[in-house]
Amino acid sequence: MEKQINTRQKTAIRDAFIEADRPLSPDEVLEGAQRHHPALGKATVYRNIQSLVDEGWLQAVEIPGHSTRYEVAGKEHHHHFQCNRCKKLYELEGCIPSFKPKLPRGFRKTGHEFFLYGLCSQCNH
Amino acid sequence: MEKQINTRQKTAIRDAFIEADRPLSPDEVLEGAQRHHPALGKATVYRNIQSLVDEGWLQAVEIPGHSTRYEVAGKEHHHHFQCNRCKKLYELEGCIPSFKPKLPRGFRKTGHEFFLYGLCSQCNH
DNA sequence: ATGAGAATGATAACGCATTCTCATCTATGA
DNA sequence: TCATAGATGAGAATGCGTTATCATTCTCAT
Repeated sequence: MEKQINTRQKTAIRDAFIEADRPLSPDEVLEGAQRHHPALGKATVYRNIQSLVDEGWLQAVEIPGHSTRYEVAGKEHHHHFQCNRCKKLYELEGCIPSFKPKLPRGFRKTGHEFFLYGLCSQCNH
Repeated sequence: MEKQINTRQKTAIRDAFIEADRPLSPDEVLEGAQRHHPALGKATVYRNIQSLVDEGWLQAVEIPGHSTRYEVAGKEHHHHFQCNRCKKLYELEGCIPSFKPKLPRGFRKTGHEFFLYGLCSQCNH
């Protein structure tokens, strides 16, 4: 038999990402996808996240001090905002216009990451 | 008896930071401090890092995808460069002049972090 | 409907960074 | 010099995120 590409569980996991519209941790995926498929197990979440990364539908987002989150791949270059209170990660539009940091002699830059911190709309009132 | 503030081990650990002049992981501290005090154990490294953080001499630096590093506290606002190959973290001078990212409605910004990636002088040739 | 292959879910196991345990060593005041 | 509280070092133990195991369930071509 061929590899199954659309089980109920995998669909529930994809829907969780689409509905959240922000990068999710495996636990957040579990919580979100269980609203569609309550019996979902965390091993299946990890397996399907890996599968979706392999397919190119998801990509990993590493952030300081917390475990890896995953977001739908293929978006334009962007950065992230993390809420200090609820720790949820959000996508930000755009990037720094033209930033030329002074590098030590002999260093070569290949990329950058940028994070904003603060309070999200739910936690800021 | 009072708390001992200057054991051979703690001095070796402080010296490791001063000599490296960049943020260090506990393992890097162990390696660097063992050049001064070969019998140094890793538990002592962890204990003294914590002690130096409590004293305000060190501060934690969290970075994406790697364990926490520590740097000498009290420096001016700055950011970091991580080498893609050797994974060493370096300090960069200065910051982004004036960056006003577009935040979603209701969000409030309290801080930011910035990371450059590339190759350090030892790995770039 | 059947059966082979694939996916699932519960749980055990893993890797890793970090912390704890405890016997030993060290530094300082008496 | 001695006594004592603190610090150390080796290794065990912990916590957490992730992966492996394996019996069961599901899917789909026949």
